[in-house]
Amino acid sequence: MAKRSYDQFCPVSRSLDLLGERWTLLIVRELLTGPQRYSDLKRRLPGMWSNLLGQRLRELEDADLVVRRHLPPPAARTVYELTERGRELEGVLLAIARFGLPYLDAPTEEQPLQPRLIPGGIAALVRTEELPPGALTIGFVLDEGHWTLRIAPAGPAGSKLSDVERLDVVEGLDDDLDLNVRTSLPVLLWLRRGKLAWREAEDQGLVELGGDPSHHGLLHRTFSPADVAAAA
Amino acid sequence: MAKRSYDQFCPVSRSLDLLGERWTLLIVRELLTGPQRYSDLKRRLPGMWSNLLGQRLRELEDADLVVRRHLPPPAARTVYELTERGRELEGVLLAIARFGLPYLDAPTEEQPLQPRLIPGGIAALVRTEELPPGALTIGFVLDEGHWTLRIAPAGPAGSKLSDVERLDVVEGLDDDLDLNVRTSLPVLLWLRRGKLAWREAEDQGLVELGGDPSHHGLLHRTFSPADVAAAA
DNA sequence: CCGCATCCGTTTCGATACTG
DNA sequence: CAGTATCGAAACGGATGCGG
Repeated sequence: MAKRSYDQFCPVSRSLDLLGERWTLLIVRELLTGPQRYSDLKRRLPGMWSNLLGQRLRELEDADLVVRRHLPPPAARTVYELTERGRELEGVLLAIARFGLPYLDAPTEEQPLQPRLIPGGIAALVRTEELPPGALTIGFVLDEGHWTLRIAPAGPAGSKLSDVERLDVVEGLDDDLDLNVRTSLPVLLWLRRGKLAWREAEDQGLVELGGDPSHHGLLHRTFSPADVAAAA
Repeated sequence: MAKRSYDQFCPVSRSLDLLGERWTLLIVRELLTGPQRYSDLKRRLPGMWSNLLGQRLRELEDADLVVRRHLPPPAARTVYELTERGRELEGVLLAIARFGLPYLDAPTEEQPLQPRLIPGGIAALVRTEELPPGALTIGFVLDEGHWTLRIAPAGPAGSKLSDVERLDVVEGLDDDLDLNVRTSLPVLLWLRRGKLAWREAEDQGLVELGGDPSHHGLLHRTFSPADVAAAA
């Protein structure tokens, strides 16, 4: 019994043959934060049932996107991690996350904000078109925790880094921050979506900026819709 | 009966709630080339049955990604086209297409090369990291037809264009080409994947380059794997 | 002919239970 | 902890039908 396929000579069809089944890309999302055990994945994907998780993991293994690794005793456990090919999916997830941002409003009781998903969310929020070519680190002091956005230099002329390669979000605050922002993730989301103006947010104390004031404009543009940034 | 949802506060989950069902992204792929009639879509998505197509189109309409437009008589027909929000999916499709390229080998009888999918394929093949900031037009004289890749200038410092915005592939050959390439799409695919070296391909007459010879190195790097390009 | 809607067998998914 | 087995429900594949 062959797996069903779109059966077209097209890179999109082929990708979707591998990734298009339900839950598959969410497993990849989880594994992008590092190797995970079966039970970790199960816990982090509520609504996904054990039998499906097992099946999907096997499919991802068959596609050489995930490997099952047995850790040596005494830590005797099995973990799943992305292969090099699997890590190439980061660009796909980033694009999907960017598209999905406008559909997010505020977390609720049923859909709480999950701290482990915040790094990916922050990376998706960045309008990289506005970034200068140099390196930059921005600290986020959110109600939900502390993260640092590390922006790598764009690269030597003639070979630039992609967005995925430039953006890295890690937990905690680096020592040598160029900028820091105190706010909450929903506020950041509203600013990025243009539902809230930076000026207003700062006046109301919803955001507080630190670091080199000459960079504040950059931050405003980076976390605003394109049209708002262009008008300002 | 509510649609099933991953029910998480996450931009990826939310996107997949809208786009994750079977066939949905392939419909978007088709609509990215312009408005289509119901029967056009049906013909271009073999294996997708009428009932599902109708259902998906309604879902896409509900999500405000597609609009149904009635053309005035005498051309009385209904066409489906992407909304502005829907066109934002181009970045998602580009990322997915890039990921899928390594899984493509050569067209077969059952999976023939579809000319209308070539523009998207060419755009996905470009390693944009290698592109210079200026404008560039490259003509492709393929066995399968003629296309022009128009690369827009990267944009004024401080507000760069994204890959999606820079790359445009149109049918036919522009008059003022900076470069032109005569080859076939499978050869281009092999070059990009590193299964074939440019040097070898040129020696064997599989590729023929025209235009400013000083740009040929750029073309070699742009359509090669990153490691091969770096070594050269 | 175009734009769907209806019907039905098959596959996949959701949910619970069970095993090494 | 790391999965597999089972079974009803939902989604999908495939074909046909019908009004404009």
